[in-house]
Amino acid sequence: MLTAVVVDADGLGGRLQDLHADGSAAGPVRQVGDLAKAMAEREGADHPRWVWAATAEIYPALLRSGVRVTRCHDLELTEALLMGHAGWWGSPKALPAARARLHGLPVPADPPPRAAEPPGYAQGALFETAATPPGNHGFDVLEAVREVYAHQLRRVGETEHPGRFRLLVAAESAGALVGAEMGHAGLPWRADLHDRLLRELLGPPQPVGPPRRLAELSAEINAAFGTWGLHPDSPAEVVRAFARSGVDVPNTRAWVLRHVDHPAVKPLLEYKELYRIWTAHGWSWCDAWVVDGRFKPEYVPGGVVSGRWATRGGGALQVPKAVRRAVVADPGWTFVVADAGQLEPRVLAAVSGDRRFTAAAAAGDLYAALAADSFDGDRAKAKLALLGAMYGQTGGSAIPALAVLRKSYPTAFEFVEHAARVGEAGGLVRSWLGRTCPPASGAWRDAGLDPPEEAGSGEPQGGASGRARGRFTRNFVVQATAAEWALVLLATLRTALSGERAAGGAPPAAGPSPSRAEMVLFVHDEVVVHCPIEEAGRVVAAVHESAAEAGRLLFGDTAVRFPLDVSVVGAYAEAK
DNA sequence: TCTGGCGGCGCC
DNA sequence: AAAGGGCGCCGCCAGA
Repeated sequence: MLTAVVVDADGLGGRLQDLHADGSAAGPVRQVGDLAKAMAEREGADHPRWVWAATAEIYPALLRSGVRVTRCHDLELTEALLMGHAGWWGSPKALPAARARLHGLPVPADPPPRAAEPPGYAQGALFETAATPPGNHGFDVLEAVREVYAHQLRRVGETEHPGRFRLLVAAESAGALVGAEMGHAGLPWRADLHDRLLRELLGPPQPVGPPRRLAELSAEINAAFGTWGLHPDSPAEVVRAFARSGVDVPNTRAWVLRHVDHPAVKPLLEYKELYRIWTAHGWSWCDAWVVDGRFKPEYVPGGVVSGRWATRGGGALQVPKAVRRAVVADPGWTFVVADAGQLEPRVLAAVSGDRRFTAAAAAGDLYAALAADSFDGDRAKAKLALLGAMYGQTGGSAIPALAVLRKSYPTAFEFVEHAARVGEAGGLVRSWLGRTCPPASGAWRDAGLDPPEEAGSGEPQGGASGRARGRFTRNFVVQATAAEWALVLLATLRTALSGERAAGGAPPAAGPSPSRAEMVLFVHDEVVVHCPIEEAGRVVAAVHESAAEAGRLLFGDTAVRFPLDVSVVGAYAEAK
């Protein structure tokens, strides 16, 4: 069953209406004063698929009210996918313009940014702008939800591969649910351990200025240069100081300095590392982001053009390894950390269909299999070649290895080469399930609404920018498909874990209680589940099954395997 | 004084 | 050991 839902301006009440499969009304509109309560009752009855404007706007408040939903259809995320597929890409705030164009209405000159929209029902602009004829004050948002849903269904059916695109839409919506739930749960974070390791690395915090260790290193650096008052965090000053010492460096990047023979290098490198931890993940970070033993970032599913997640604030996807020692499971609980090994080359094998490459991707160590097959057993060389092919390396030591790759696996090689050529010519490329890369020349207005030809709607680009775009599209077809695999894994795992939660209620006498396992971190190809220790075995099995299921759902009966490295650890830093 | 661009580095 | 693709975050720095 489908149920459309909209939130009232007060953020408490709302309206519900059951829909037929085609999006048409299947029952009366029900106005309720307590939307969370009404939805909870409905969830308890039959788990409808909720059709709503945007998970990110609606679901966090429901979670705070203790309401979890099983399924949804996220209109905003789906709209973005469909626009991309039609050769028309824009940021979420350009959606009003897109919808207006689709309906032949005037395009708003400057769509208001999200932050400027009224709280409570922030997606109003999307639907009202798009579907309200000018001057129509009786406009009904619920009606727009129905219409947009029906319109999206039709357009999904008209995509290149409707079956795949349906999976993409379902996974994107499920991913949005996971993102909200993960942000709600938070990552267990021991502020006391974080403080202890900061003191070990940096010395005690000072009321004003940097901690002791940074001050010491700064003094060492100044002594080495014979300067006084040089700021090590100012690249310009450091470059000048090296020049005065007779050393010419183009910049102060760590890998450049590492090759420089000068007494300032060693303390500089240590300074950079510690300075980063102090500014980005130090005490003030902890004060801002860790509350009641949980690090709560805001995840943005689909926030990256390739379909990867982004975060707003907190840097949850870039937590330095050094501070992960503070991520410790609750007493009696543990982490199940699952990491998809060699995901991107495996994805390349599956999407290209290269038979010989697929045979290598059926192995547990793809690089080793590749090396045995074509690189005289040189695993490092095989890895180098593969990364070079996927990322568009053009020079350096990888060239001979790339030639071997081209010769032995022509179909896989041609797959990424083709993506690069299309990109360089200003065209668009798609992931396996149909996510489309943004157009070559930035602005959405360039693309218009005309259905694009197979190979693109942008301007061909020459020179360096064209080659840069070729590297982007070359990588996009792999990275975006890898993101899809991970998203499907997440959705499948979510169902498995909540199934245990729901089904675990009938134990005899003192049997196990319902599962309380929860996903608490997702970083591109790695997922972390926090669960009671006695459930770890079941969670490990569920993760492996979900990975296998993700491979089947995307690629059918391919021989490519997608193995996971799984560890059960009390502290995140112990994983792998 | 504020702001956008950029250098630099963390993660995948 | 980086490269090369994708990000977010911090501080610097030049220009308004």
